[in-house]
Amino acid sequence: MATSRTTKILSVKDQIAEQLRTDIISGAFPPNTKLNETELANRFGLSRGPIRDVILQLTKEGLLISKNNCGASVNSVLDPSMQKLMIKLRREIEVFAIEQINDTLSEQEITELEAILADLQKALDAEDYAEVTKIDISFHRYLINKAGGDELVNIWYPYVMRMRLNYKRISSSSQCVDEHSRILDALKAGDVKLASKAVKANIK
Amino acid sequence: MATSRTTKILSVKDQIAEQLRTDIISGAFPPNTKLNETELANRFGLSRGPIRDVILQLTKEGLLISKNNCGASVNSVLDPSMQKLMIKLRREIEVFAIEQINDTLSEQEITELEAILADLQKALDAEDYAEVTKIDISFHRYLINKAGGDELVNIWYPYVMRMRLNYKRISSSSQCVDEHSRILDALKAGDVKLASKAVKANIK
DNA sequence: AAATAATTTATTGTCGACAAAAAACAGCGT
DNA sequence: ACGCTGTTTTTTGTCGACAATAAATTATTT
Repeated sequence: MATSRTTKILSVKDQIAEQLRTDIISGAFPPNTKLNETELANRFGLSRGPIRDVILQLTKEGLLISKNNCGASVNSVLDPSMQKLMIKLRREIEVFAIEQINDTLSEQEITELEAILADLQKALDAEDYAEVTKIDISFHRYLINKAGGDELVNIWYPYVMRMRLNYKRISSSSQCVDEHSRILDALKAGDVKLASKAVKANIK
Repeated sequence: MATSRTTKILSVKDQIAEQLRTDIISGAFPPNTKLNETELANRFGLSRGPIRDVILQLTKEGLLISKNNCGASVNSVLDPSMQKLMIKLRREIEVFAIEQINDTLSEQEITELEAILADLQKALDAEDYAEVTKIDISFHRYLINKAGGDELVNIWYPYVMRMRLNYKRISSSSQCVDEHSRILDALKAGDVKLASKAVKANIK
């Protein structure tokens, strides 16, 4: 049969988390916005239980900040020194991933990565920048996951979220796809050094 | 009035999390142990709600691993390459903290850090190694928190937990306190270079 | 008897209601 | 008018019950 695209099944909580992340990163929920559990429960048509779970999760990811008995609100930007640290750490994780992957990418995997980049180009053409951000992240996540599984994704993700929260810059169209292409090309060529350089150039 | 020791108020969930972390790190819950929500709820005398929150939290910290509809179990050790990465990243965070702190420690803060080291010595003398681990961590956390607040503690903590999970070595009595004393002494002297070196030597 | 299918049991996910805490408000005195 | 105090309202934390899913057991067929 024809190779069908992997459709990922997401739990209810994951879908809500995804939606809230988008709201926050897109700026629909600016920093210091207080999240009301009941309100969110109504919005998604379920009870407060799952909502609370998601809030806890996003808090651990650094997008929200919550105090006991006082609810959660959208976190604000980091001061420059912390920002620098986060970039440095994220770069190290991604370079580590590149080194782990080295020459282990299968044809199948390369095809999937290329499909992601094609989607990225489409989103850029449509000027759907929230979608661009999501796809951008999914490209990196694919590599991180390949290298270190959920374990590595879990420690990597908070850095990405915090960086996105800090400056929601919209990378210029051509540059964005190019940067990722360079990473993939270097990986295909088995050039770890070049791939690492390309990754570092993309994380900023 | 006399300077009274800061007694920290912990939420119910934080106390349970603390207890479970101890259970896991001490080896009472070996890797792959499945955690039963109802069982835990009974043990702590409360309902499943708060327990679920704690499980989610420890999952984000990397101590537990949970699958949808299948519950959570204690995570297993990392492969060596990931282990090396984690050590490297944790060192960078702690060196960053040292650099941030530089000469900003107040008399009060130095006193508190010395009190922590005194407690550490006491726990070592009592051969209460679970307590030793906790105090060891609290020393580091104090510095991390001073440098970057909860924000930094949140990204730092998972590394500590994972490292503790990997090798539950019991540092030899004298060495443990000495290593931390060296860090504190260097900080008191305002010698960032030396303090960084001491921190790196302690993280392994 | 072994393997598969159906049934039962156990465990997690979700919900609505209540308790406790915080925030908002009103009343009082200075 | 301002600040404090007590009350009301809102919001979060907790609970027990039910629904849905996974695991275990029993029954059935080959």
